[in-house]
Amino acid sequence: MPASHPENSPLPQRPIRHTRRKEARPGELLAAALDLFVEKGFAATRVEEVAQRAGVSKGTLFLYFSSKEELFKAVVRENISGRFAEWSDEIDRFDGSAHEMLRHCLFNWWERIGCTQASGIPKLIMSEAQNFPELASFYQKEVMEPGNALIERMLKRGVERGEFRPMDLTYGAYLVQAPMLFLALWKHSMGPCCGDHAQLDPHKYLAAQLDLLTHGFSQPKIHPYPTLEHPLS
Amino acid sequence: MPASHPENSPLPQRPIRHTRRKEARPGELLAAALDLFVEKGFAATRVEEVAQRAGVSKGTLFLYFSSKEELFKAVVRENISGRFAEWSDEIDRFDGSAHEMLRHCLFNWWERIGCTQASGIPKLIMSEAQNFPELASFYQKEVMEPGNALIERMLKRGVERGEFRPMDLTYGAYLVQAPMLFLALWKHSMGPCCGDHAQLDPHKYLAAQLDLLTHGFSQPKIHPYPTLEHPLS
DNA sequence: TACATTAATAACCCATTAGTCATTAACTTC
DNA sequence: GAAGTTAATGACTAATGGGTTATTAATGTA
Repeated sequence: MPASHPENSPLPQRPIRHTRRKEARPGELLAAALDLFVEKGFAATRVEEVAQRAGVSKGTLFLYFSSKEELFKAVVRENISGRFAEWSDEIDRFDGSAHEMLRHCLFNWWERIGCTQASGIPKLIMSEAQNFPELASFYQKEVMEPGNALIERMLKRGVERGEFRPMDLTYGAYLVQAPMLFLALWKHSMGPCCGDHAQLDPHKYLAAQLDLLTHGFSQPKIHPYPTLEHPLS
Repeated sequence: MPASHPENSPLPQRPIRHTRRKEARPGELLAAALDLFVEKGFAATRVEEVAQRAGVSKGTLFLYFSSKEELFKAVVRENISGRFAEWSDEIDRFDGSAHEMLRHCLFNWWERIGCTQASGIPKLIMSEAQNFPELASFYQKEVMEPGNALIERMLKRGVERGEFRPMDLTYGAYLVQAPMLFLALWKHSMGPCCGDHAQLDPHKYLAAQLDLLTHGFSQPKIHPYPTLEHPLS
C-alpha cells in the first residue's frame, strides 16, 4: 500500500501535537513499554512503537531514557522491585500464624502482580536472559535475591514459631516461588493460546499450592488442615 | 575491524568444502537449529549462524527450508513427540509405593529430559507462544495434556492405595509439573547468566520438592519422613 | 511583543539480517 | 572423460531498527 501522493496536505494533521509535558512523559513511556515488552518480548519491541503508543516521537523517548536497555530496567524497577519495601514492612508487621502469612503472601502476590501485566516480566526475563546477560543479572540482583530474602524471612518465622518443620530456607524459598512463576508463565504464554479447554483457574491453583505448602511445611501430627479436594473454599 | 586486504589468497582455504550430501543436510540443520533456538530464542537466532553450525552456507539452508519459520516448526516437530508411550508403560508396571513412584518420576524426568537439551524446548515454546499461537496449541495438545494425564494417573493410584489424601487430580498434576518447568527454565535462562552465587543444584531442588510433595500429599499422622534439612541425602 | 530556554521532532546514519540469484563445482551417466 | 544435472555457494538486496542531531516551536519571563 504505497501512498504515492502526499494527499494529507489539506488537513492540518497536527492539532495538539508538540505540547510540552515533561513530568508526564516518563510515566507514559514506561506504561507503553511495559505493554509492548510483555506482549512482544524485549528484542521484538521497537522503541519507535513504544514512543508512538506513548504519543511521542522516537527522539523524545531517548530524551528520557538513554537506551532501550535502560528503558527496560526502568520498567522492571517501576513495576516489581520498587514494591519490595512495602512488602517487607508488611511481613514485619504481620501478626497472624505462619500459615496465614503464607496465604496472605501468595494471594496478595496474585492481586498486586500476578493478575496484572507486571507478571509478564518474569516470562520476558526467562525468554531473553541468554541474549541480554546483563539484564538477567540485573533481574537476579534486583528482583530474585530480594524476593527470595523476603520469602526466606517468612519461612524462618514459621520455623521459629514451631509451625514449620526445620528446612533449608534457600530451597524452601524456591518451593514458594516456583508456583508463582508457573502461574505467571501460564498466563502469558500457554493460557492465551489454548482455548477454553485446559484453562487454569489462578485462584484454584494457588489454593491447591497453598494447601500443599501448608501440609508439606507443617510440623507433623498437629494440624488438621482441609484436604486438596476443597482447598480453602 | 575492517580487513582492507583480502589477505587469504596464499592458503587454499577450502580443503573439503562443497561436498554434496543431500540426505544428511536437513538433519544437521535441524540439530544446529535446535541448539541455537534453545540457546538464543527464535528471533535472536540468525539463519546464517544455523547454517554455519551445520557446516553449510546460508543459501543452502533456504534450499531445504523455505523460511526461518518453517525451520522453527520443523525443529519442534522433530524433537517433541514420542517418549510418552514408554513412560506410560513404566507407570503401569511400577509396583512400589506411591511415594517411591513420585520420586522415580521426578528424578527420571531429570535424567531423561531435564538435564538434556530437550528441556530447552519448553522455554522455547513459552518464549514464542504469542508469536506462534498454533505452535502453542500444538504443544498443549501433544505434550501438556498427555503429560498431565500421566501424572494424574500416578496421583490417582496413590490416592486409591490410601497413601495420598483425596485431591483434585487436575491441580495436583500441575503441582507436580510446576517444579519441573521451573527447573528447566532455570537451567536455560537464569542459571547460565548468574555467576556461582545463587546457583541452583537440580538434585537438591528436586529432593526438596519431592519432600514437600511427599509430606503435602500424605495422609496425615502416619509417615515420619525426613525433614527438608536433609532431604534424601 | 521580543527573547531565552528547552521539550519535541523528523530526517538521518549505520549496523544487522532475512531472503535471492547468478555462478561454481561435485557427482552421475554414458 | 565429456556432458549434464543439481547441490552448494556467497555476493547482493531490501528492509528493519537502535541511536543521533540539527531544527522547530511551545512555554515562561520581562
